[in-house]
Amino acid sequence: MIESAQKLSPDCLACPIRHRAVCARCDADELVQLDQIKYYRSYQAGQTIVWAGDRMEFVGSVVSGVATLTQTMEDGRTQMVGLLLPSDFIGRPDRATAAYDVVATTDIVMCCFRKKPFEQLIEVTPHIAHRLLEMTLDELDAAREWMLVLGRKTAREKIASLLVILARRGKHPDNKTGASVVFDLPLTREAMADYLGLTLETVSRQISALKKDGVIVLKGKRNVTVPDLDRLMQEAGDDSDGGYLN
Amino acid sequence: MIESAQKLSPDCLACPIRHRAVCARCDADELVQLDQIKYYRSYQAGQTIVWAGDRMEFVGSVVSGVATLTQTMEDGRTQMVGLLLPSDFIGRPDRATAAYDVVATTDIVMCCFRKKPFEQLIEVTPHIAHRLLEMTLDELDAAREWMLVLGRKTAREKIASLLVILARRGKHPDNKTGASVVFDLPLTREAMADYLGLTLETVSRQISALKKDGVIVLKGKRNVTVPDLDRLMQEAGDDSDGGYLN
DNA sequence: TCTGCACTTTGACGTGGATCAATGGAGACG
DNA sequence: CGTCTCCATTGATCCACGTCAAAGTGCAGA
Repeated sequence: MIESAQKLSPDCLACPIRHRAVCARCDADELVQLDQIKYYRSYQAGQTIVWAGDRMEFVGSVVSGVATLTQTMEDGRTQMVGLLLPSDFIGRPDRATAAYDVVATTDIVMCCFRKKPFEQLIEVTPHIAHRLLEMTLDELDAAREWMLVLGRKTAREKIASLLVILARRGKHPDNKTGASVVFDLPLTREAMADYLGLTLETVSRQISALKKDGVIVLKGKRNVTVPDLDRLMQEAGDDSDGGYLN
Repeated sequence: MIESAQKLSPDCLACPIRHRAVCARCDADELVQLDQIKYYRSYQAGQTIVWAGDRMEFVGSVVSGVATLTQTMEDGRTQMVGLLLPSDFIGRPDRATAAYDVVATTDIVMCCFRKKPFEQLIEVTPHIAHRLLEMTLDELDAAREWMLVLGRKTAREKIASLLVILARRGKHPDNKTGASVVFDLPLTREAMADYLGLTLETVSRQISALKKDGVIVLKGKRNVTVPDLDRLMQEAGDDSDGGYLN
């Protein structure tokens, strides 16, 4: 409710996620409407954005940074159920309370919409509703892909699978020589373990093993170079001819 | 393309999944439109309804029976990524080819819509689009719930979790005395294993263990009685006060 | 009723990853 | 410049579940 720390809205047309987020299909008029209910909000690495069970006051998109969706059992076992990268959508229209914890794993900027007005806007703006359906279906596909990883892959394959995702979506646009990809891990070993259904020790060991085998090169603990993405995808158990995207 | 085996459309208003399927929000006019592009189709237990990678000619709802969505790796490892019970929707608008195998595990009746006309109908019928979004979000929640099961639960908890789902959605409406629930397993041990990321031997052993401990009672191999659903949910690791359903 | 086949159960044993326990950096702060 | 703290690595051991193998069960069809 405190308005102080909010920035004034920059122009949607210059937004870095303009063509991928929930607003991707909107025309200029519709952007104006969205603009009226939007506000930016920043969170620091480690901060919890939403607590499971809490009332949701807003929905919105990740503009920059990375967040995680996690579920926790009473005894403390936790499983990450979503990895939120720029342009991903947070929140469910027509649902009052959050189903999962949302935690920023890097500093993050979100483009938020007050929930009620957003729900009303959806009703009269098929472009938004349509894009939201499309994005939800994509998330469902990603979740199902992840079910295969969790249910059937070995620890090594799991790590490789995660690295493939990060290499694909999180890669530095600047540093990319030929087939080799460089990026920073936006997650701690523990967060990776929670994503992969492993312990952090196993994550560490498998990363070391992939390093020893030359599949990846580490600079420090977070900076990863993948000299040969096809090789990594092979390690992930994915067919290297790499599926039919759309 | 063969028209012979298709039944004539019964009245939508008498449809058993009328209030849960993708048509749930439709008014009489909209039902008439849907009716014009719909046809029923039956499959026998074991039959493959759709092959992954195939062109999708239709989308549709399960009217009765059970089907599975599965993904298979090159080396043969398979993971079930969805369990389709009556009223569940199959197919993705705006996508040409199927992403997963769909297999009938019992005899099944589907209410199919030719894909193109259905896509067009969505554009002009917000009630359908809205319901489809709602159902997709529910499926996403279910998939995420399943990620927790696959990633963090023990074999015993996994079996119990599956039984809870089946007891809740698949229970005989007739036979239900007090807290006890009776139903038939619609899946083989192998299919359960594929759902749970286990081997069929482990599934068999854990079912035997749950039986020995009195958590379930088996009549034959398929008929299950759950004397105390709360007890079963406890075994599943779910909080017995059982979440906030809407 | 007999036989075959698909499914299931049960047993014995091996192993991948969990658990328990030190040790090793690297940035933050006095 | 030390030391605290957080994160990561590495090692030793354990055990839940996978693997391999052999019966057991029940329905369908002759």
